[in-house]
Amino acid sequence: MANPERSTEMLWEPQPEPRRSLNLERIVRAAVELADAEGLAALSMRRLAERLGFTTMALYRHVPGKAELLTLMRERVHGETEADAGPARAAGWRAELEVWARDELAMYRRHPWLAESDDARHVPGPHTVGRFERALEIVARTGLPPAHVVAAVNLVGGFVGSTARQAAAEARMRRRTGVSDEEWWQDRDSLFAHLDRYPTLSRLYREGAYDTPPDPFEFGLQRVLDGVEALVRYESRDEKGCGVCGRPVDRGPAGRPRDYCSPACRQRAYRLRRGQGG
Amino acid sequence: MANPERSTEMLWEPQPEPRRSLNLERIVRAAVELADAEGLAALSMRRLAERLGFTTMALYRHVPGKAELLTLMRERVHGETEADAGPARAAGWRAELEVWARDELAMYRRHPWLAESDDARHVPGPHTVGRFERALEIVARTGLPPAHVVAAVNLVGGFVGSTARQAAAEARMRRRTGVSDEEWWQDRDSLFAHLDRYPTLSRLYREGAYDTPPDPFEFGLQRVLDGVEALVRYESRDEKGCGVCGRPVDRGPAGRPRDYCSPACRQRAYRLRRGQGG
DNA sequence: TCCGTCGGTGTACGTGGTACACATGCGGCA
DNA sequence: TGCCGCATGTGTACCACGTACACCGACGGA
Repeated sequence: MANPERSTEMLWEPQPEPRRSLNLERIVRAAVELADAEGLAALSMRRLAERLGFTTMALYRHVPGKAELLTLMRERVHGETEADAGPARAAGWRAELEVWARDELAMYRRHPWLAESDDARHVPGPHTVGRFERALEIVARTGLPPAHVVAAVNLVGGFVGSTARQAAAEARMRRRTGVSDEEWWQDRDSLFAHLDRYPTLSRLYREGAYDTPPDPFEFGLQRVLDGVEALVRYESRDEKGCGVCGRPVDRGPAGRPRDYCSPACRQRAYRLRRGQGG
Repeated sequence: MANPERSTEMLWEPQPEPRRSLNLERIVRAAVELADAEGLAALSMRRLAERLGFTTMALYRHVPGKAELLTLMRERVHGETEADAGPARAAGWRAELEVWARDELAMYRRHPWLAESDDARHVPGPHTVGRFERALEIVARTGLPPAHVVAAVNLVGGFVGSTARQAAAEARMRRRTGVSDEEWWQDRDSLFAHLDRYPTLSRLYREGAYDTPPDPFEFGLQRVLDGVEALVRYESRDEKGCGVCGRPVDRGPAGRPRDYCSPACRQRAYRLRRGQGG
């Protein structure tokens, strides 16, 4: 259905448009507004045309089809804040990747339809690739092998997208029914009446597992980053430097591997521990 | 749209059906078959009725609507293999959770439409809750606080679902277009021609990042489990026992925390290290 | 005998994306 | 000035979807 060659062309070799009444720019902007306001399901070619004051088929003079329109919408919103985040480069890869992930989530929050639409095989535009590049850059500094850098970025990106998808579904349902997820589940007594036969679930519930649930994004992000960090440590296990100055340490012929490169560093680490220990 | 009360009733208090020509059982089974074979998009009430040899509206005598039909389909396939996996309980929570996750993925692979359909607010049936209970049981043994047990299970479950969703999208596209993801991307030269301006991406590509990419499920699962494991370790950091025998160790007044509870254990650890070391 | 209910049918409505034929107006050229 | 061709906008039409609604035959109990 979607035409990838046409998409690539429109994303990477945009034609300067004559200033006509109806043009690509206006269509894409209006489409984003409509999808932002009422969700992806409400974005139909008819409704969009109506909002712009044209007939449905007029849109097809500027856009090959709905699939390509969505591609352009995605690229548009990916470009929104790319310039603002001056990266706190000194903070280390983990903090930076955390910022990146939060930034992605913010984008999904501004445009919940993004999460509903990302099936696959979408031609990325300059801004979309730019965001990917930024994440690669950050993770590449861990020293992980190239394939793992890409896999790690995809993992984190996928996690954000998946979380956003669930959040978007919640919001969509709330708008359509006027009922929040929490309220909806609270109304399910006829279901809960059957759950006594599950001992662990019942016990955890009684112990308050559902009283103050952690934010799924924050919880999951920390776990995923911990997982990546563990990989980084594992991959660089043979080149671990001094625990204080980071310089390589001599490996003794046997026995416990040394943590520090010199007695001076060892002493410094001791003083640090004692200082904060108390 | 979906009627949760009706769903709950049909899932948990199923009425014994008279053996008529058309009944719920036959409808649900045929629906699962159709969706398995041709994807969720191909599952329409018309097509389903046609396949069963009845008119479209005949289905509505047995099912309130399509949403409820999907709920019944989900529950049906969640029950498929629940009995088979005798849990290797001795292996520890991580190995068991890994088995659980793989089992979930296998279900998604048998029924790719599952991943396409799971928006939210779905009333779970006995088998669906059963699977959840199993995971909770496993993770509860880590000793994590209740809210974290639930969050961890949701994280892993969400990861599996998200991976399955992408895999399902790939399969759907391949069926519809006859082109695999890999082939499709290989045809995107007109896109790649623009990617030189992204230094990290280019470098990683040159270094073979895309030559033998790790399986996203396997890679991600290990990272996520590492993350959960890190949390488990962190939560139980104050009750860490002797590195050899597991008994609690005295904490000295200052200095480096001790790893062993006694000189005997320390010596044993040393011998173990030397034995496998040099 | 009659009547209510259950199961199945047929038609119809409103929604969607978009193919196709047509109208309109403008720029370039003879 | 008159004409052509193209870009742009229009209108109608098709097919597929979920499902509301009116109808109809058959069967079981009073």
